[in-house]
Amino acid sequence: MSDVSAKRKPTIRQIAAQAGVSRSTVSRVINGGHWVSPDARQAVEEAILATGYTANHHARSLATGRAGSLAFLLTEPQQLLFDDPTFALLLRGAAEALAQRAMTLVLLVAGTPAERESVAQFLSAGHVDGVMLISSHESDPLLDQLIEVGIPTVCCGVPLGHERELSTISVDEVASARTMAAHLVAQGHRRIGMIAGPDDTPGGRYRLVGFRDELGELFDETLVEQGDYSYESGLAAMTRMLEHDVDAVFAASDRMAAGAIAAARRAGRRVPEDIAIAGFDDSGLAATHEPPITTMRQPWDQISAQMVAVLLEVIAGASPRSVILDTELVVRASA
Amino acid sequence: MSDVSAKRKPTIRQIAAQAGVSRSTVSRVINGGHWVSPDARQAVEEAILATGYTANHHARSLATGRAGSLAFLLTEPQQLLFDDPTFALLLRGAAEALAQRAMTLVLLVAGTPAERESVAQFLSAGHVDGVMLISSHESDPLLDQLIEVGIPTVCCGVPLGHERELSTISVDEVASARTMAAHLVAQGHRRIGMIAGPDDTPGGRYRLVGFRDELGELFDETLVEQGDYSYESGLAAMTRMLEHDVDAVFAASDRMAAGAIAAARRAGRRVPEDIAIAGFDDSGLAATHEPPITTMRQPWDQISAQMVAVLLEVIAGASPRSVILDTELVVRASA
DNA sequence: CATTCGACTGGGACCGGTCTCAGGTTGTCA
DNA sequence: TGACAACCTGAGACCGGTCCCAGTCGAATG
Repeated sequence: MSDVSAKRKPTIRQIAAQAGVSRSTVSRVINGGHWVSPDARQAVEEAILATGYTANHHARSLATGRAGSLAFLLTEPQQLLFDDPTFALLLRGAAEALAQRAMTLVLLVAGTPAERESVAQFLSAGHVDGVMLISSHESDPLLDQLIEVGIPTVCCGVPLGHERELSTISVDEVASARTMAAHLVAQGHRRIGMIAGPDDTPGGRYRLVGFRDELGELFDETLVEQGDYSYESGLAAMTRMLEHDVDAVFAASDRMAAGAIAAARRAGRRVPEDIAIAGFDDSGLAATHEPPITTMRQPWDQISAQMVAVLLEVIAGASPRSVILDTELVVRASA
Repeated sequence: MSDVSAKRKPTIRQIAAQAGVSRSTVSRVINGGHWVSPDARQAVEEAILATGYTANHHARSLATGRAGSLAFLLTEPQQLLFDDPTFALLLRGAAEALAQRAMTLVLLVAGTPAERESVAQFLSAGHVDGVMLISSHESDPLLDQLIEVGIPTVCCGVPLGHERELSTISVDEVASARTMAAHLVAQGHRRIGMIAGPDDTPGGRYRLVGFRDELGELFDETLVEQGDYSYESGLAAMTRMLEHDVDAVFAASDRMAAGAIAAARRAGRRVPEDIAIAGFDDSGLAATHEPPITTMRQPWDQISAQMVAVLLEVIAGASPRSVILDTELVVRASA
């Protein structure tokens, strides 16, 4: 009489009844099947197959205290990541890595102060098991909040000021910048400028360090401009740089390199004939830009995979740790 | 004795105790505060403020049956959306719209068959309240699954073959294509080709329809190539198209337009002097490309906002409905 | 004065899992 | 033969909320 409307999703009790065992046994089967007799296990598995049973995530989370999800937290102000192609690569990689582990990815955006506040509250409420933090700035209060809340966190790029407290997946910024600088020198350039990123980001600070180290005596302080990784800032920086004598420029992001190329063109310079311009990231933009941009490739797939792996370790109780990955020089037409 | 370790998050019972009321009353205050005396409400609010209490989402979901989250479902095969800048815009807009409603966004990727299977299971398990489906192909089995499961869904772009069953947020593809075609004609072009998208996507099919309608006698079947919205396909299509006499090309995506520009350049043609090339989407790429790409702007912010709004309506019980938004011609240098 | 109504409150069942624990078999070893 | 371990099982408490319902109280109504 009441079974007629077999609409509702089956619960663990129904599976238990159908398999002729207790809820506990069904639960054991679901979670690895240890200490379950072959007979019982088979009965349960058949019942699950027959009904298409799926455990209710919310109930499970309530009971275990584990959320079964990780947050992908973006902190850049609106327009910057808005059209940053790199974060999409990270996002996708992370989503796939999580799906393989039957976990879900929750996207969190903490741009405005109001958003940051509600995100902090959300995280401290324990709605997710851990956080993948994308692109942080030094002295970002969110970093302190994350540490205070004590939620497992892994950063993409060294979190300046909190290097020891949080896990990090990053590339060797200094070495990468040296590689690119060496490439430009090897191409015969001598007046080499750099469009650095913000000094409060690891990519802004350490790529400049590597660049300076490698250039040595060739380094010229007047040929350093700063941008914010965006196309517009690259364009503006390059416009200023062109007032000096310069024959090659290393931009700390592909987008800034694209902006720099545009600025050079507007000034009547040809790229790379009159001036070589290189980028950083190897975001999709680099290969398809006109001309294709010489850049340092960041291993996005490895970064996202490692972020998930390390974060899960930390959630499981491990201490924070850092992973440094290799970059690769990709020579295209622009430099 | 046991209160010493005041580490754990406060529960609704503790708030109730602290405020001197029952759990029920606290629950009422949290959910709108109807039928609660001013005194009780104030006591509860003070207790919440003092403890920093936040409701446990999982417990709430378990009790209410509502998940409090929406899925953002990507279905394109790997490399296509991989570097598609447009989906990032949608994603961000959706995330913000949801955050304002205290809901969360879960990112789901259904590229491989295995992923599609687990995604379908995930959705039918009711782990989210609704689905925002991005870029679907006709006869995609996922569409049937969504409909069968009966989960509230809103599509970005008309879901070919299921126009009536699912809610849709889209732009007027035909009118948009006509606008662009008219622009090219007005520029004096007569031999106008089109690089269309896949015929099983609304943008592939209807942009071609509008293009053909507008051109009328100028339309030449031999000047139509098909791509898959990617840079590479645009490049290949343009390479073929250059075998014919053509003085303008309308590509159904900015990425294909970029590819087409590259192909034209390789063939020694100048853009736009020798051949005009226009795109579609106004993804970030269009403005910063060299030359900047003339394109039809899709109102990404409106699209994402409407997706969330309509989806919530449907979840609340409304019938599926469709919203058609306006596009805007953005004239830049390429055409 | 009895009745009814509306505002307000708390008790307890319930959502669907997990997990601890006590207990029952069976087999092995002293 | 008894002790003990290893394997297997189910009962019931518990996670932290929501919500139905019964019940109280004061004011308005008849």
